[in-house]
Amino acid sequence: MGKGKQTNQPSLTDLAKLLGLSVSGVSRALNNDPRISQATKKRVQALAQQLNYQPNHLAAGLRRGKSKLLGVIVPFIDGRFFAVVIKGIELAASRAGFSVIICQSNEDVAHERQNIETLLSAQVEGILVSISRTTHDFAHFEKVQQRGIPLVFFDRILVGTRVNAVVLDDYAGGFLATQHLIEQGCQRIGHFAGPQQLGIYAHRRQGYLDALRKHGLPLAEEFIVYCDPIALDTGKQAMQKLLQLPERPDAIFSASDAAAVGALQLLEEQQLRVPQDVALVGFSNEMFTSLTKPLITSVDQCCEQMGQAAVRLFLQLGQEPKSQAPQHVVLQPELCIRASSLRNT
Amino acid sequence: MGKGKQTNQPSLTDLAKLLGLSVSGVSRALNNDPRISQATKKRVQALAQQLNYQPNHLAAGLRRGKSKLLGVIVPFIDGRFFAVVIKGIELAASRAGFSVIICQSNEDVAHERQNIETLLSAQVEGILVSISRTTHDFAHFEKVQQRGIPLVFFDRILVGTRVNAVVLDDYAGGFLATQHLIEQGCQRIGHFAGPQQLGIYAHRRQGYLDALRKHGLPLAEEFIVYCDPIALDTGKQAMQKLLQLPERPDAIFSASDAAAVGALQLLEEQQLRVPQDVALVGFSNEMFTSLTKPLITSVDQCCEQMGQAAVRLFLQLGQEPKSQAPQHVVLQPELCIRASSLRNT
DNA sequence: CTGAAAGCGCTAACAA
DNA sequence: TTGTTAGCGCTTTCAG
Repeated sequence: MGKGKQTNQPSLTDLAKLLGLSVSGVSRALNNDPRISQATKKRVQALAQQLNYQPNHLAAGLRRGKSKLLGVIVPFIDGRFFAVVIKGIELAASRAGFSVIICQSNEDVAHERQNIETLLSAQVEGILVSISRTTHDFAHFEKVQQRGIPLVFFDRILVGTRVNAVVLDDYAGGFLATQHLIEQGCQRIGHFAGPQQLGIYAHRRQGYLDALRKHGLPLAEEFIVYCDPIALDTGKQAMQKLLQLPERPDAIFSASDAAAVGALQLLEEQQLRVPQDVALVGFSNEMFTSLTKPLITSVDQCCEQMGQAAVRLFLQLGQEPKSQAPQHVVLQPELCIRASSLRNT
Repeated sequence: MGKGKQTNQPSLTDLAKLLGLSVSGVSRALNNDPRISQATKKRVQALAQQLNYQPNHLAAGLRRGKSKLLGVIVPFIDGRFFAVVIKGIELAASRAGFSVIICQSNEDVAHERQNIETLLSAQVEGILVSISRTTHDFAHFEKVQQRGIPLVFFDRILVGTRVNAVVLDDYAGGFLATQHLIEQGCQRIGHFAGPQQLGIYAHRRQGYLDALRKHGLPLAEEFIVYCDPIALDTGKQAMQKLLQLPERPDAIFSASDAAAVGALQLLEEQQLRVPQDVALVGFSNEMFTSLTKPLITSVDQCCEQMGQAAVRLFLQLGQEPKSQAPQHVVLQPELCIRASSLRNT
C-alpha cells in the first residue's frame, strides 16, 4: 500500500531529489565529468554507495545507442574447444567492459538464424560466430552487416566469403605434425582425414601431403582414410583398414584426437607397440590425450587465444573509419609432443 | 549530407509514419494484440518483414521493467561439468524467451562480486550462480535478494544458508556406487575422498560409509585416502598406499574420475587386473571414462538436467506470490556401469 | 560549475 | 478498432 515502487532500486532521479541536485548533475558526478566540483562529486558518490545505487545499463544503452553487449553464437558449448574459446572471449570482453550473451545453434541453421534475431533484438554491439555444420548460405549474416554491426567469424567460417575471421592455421598444424613424424624416422605415414567439405579438415590433409612431398616421401591415396572425426570407433576401423595393407604404415597423423585414441586401442589389441611399431599424432589436444597410455602427441589449437583474438578484432572493427577490407587473423598451432610419437632413437 | 540516422535500424516510429498509423497501433499489431483488425496486422507485419524490422529489447525492457535477461555466474566455463550445465541453462532459458549472460568468477570472490554488479547493471531478471571456491560470506548476494531478484544456487552452495538451490544428491551417488561394488562381490572397498570441507565430497564419503554399514561390511579408516580430486597423480599415489596394506582392497570407489584413471594406470603397471583383482568406480562420468581400457564405471551428475532445473526454479520463483520458503531441488545421480566394475561371475 | 529540457524506442493506461 | 499521451532511466545539448 502506498505509492512505493515495487523494485527498490534507486534511480538517478531519486538521488537527485535526496541531494537537492538535478539529474544531469548527478549523472555527471557519477561519470566523473571533469566540470563538476570535487565537493559535489564526493557527496553524490557517497550517497550512491550508501543507497547501493546501480546504474541501469538498459537505459544508458538506449540513450547513447551502445548496449555494451557482445553476442556469441557457437554450434554447442560443451566440448573442450568451444568452452575454452568462450572462456577467452568472456575474459577479453569483460576487460573491455562488455557483457557476453551466449547462444547455441545446435548445429542447425534454422536455430542459428533465430540466434541472430535474438542478438540483434538485444542490441548487441557485435557478433562473434562459429557457424553450424548445416550453414551453407550467408543470408542471415547479411542482415547483421547491413546494420553496420561488426561480425567476426572464428574457427568455422563459410568458404568463399570475404569476412572478418580468426582461424587456426590448420594447414600448418597438419604440416607440423607430419614433419615431426618424419623427423622421428617414420617413412610410411597414414592419415585419418575428416570430411573434406569442411575447410579445417581439408587444410590438415593438405599440410600432411605437402610435408610428405617436401621430404620426398611417396604420396599414396590408400594411406588416407576418411572418417567421422567425432566417433571413437571410426578410428579403430580406419586403423584396421590400414593394417591390412601389404605394407602397413609405421605412423598415423589423425585429424582428430578421438580417432587417434581409437587407433591406439586397436593397436594395443593387435599387440603392436606405440610408438615403436606405429607412431601416433592427433589433433586438438583434448584433455584425454594426457590420460591415455602412452600419452598422445597432439596439435594444440590455442583455443583461449582464439577467443581473445576474436574480441580484439571486434574492438578494432568498432574503432576503424568504416568498412575496410575484411581482416583475417591466423593463429599458429603448437605441437604438444608426447610419448605416442617419440621414438627414442 | 542529409539528416540520415547512422544505424539503419527502422524503429516503430518509422513504420508508423510509413503506414500512416500511430506507434501504439503498430506496436500492438506486432505484439498480436487481439483488439487490432486482421487487415492492419497483415499490413504492418508485411512492412516490418520487408524493412527487416527488429524490436529493440533494450527499449521494451526499460519500459516494462523486464529485460528478459538471465545472469549466470560460474567459477569457470571450461571443464565438462559447467559447460554442460550451461548448455542446459541456455536451452531452457531460450525456450522461455530469455537470453543468457555468462560470467566467470575464476574461483575468486572479488571477481564474483564484480560479476554481481555487472549483472545487476544489466538488469537481469534473475541470477543463477555456482559459487567460487574462495566464497565464504553471503554479503554480495544479499544485495541481489534485497532487489527482489530471484537467486538460484546450483551445485556449489554456501553451507548454512537458506537459499534456493539445485544440487545433486552426492550422498546417494556414493551409496549407489558402493552398493554396486558390494553387489559385484567386493568385500574390501577403499575410497578416494576429496577435501571434506566441500559438501559434495563429504556427502560422497558418507554415502560410501553408510552403504558399507548397511551391508555389514567393516568400516576401516585406513581404507580411505584423502586426495586432490583434480590431479591424476594423486590417484596413483592413493592406490599405491592402499596396495601396501596387509590386506589390499578388492575395489575402489573414487570421488573423482581423474583419480580413478590414476589408479587404473598404477594397477596396470603393477600387473593387477581390473575389475578381477580390483574393481573401480569413479565420479562425474567425465568423457574420458569412456576412453580408458577398461571403460570406467562412474556416477553421472545429470549436468544438463541441473541447468534446466535451475532455470525452472528461477521461472517458478518469478511467478510465486513472493518470498516464500527457499526451495531445494535435489537431483538423483545415475550410475553408469561399465567394464571396470563388472565382474562376470 | 550546474540546471532545464529533449529524447533514445517502446508500452500501457486512458480516450475516442 | 485506433490514437493520444505519458514515461521507463539515462545522457546530452544548450543555457545559464
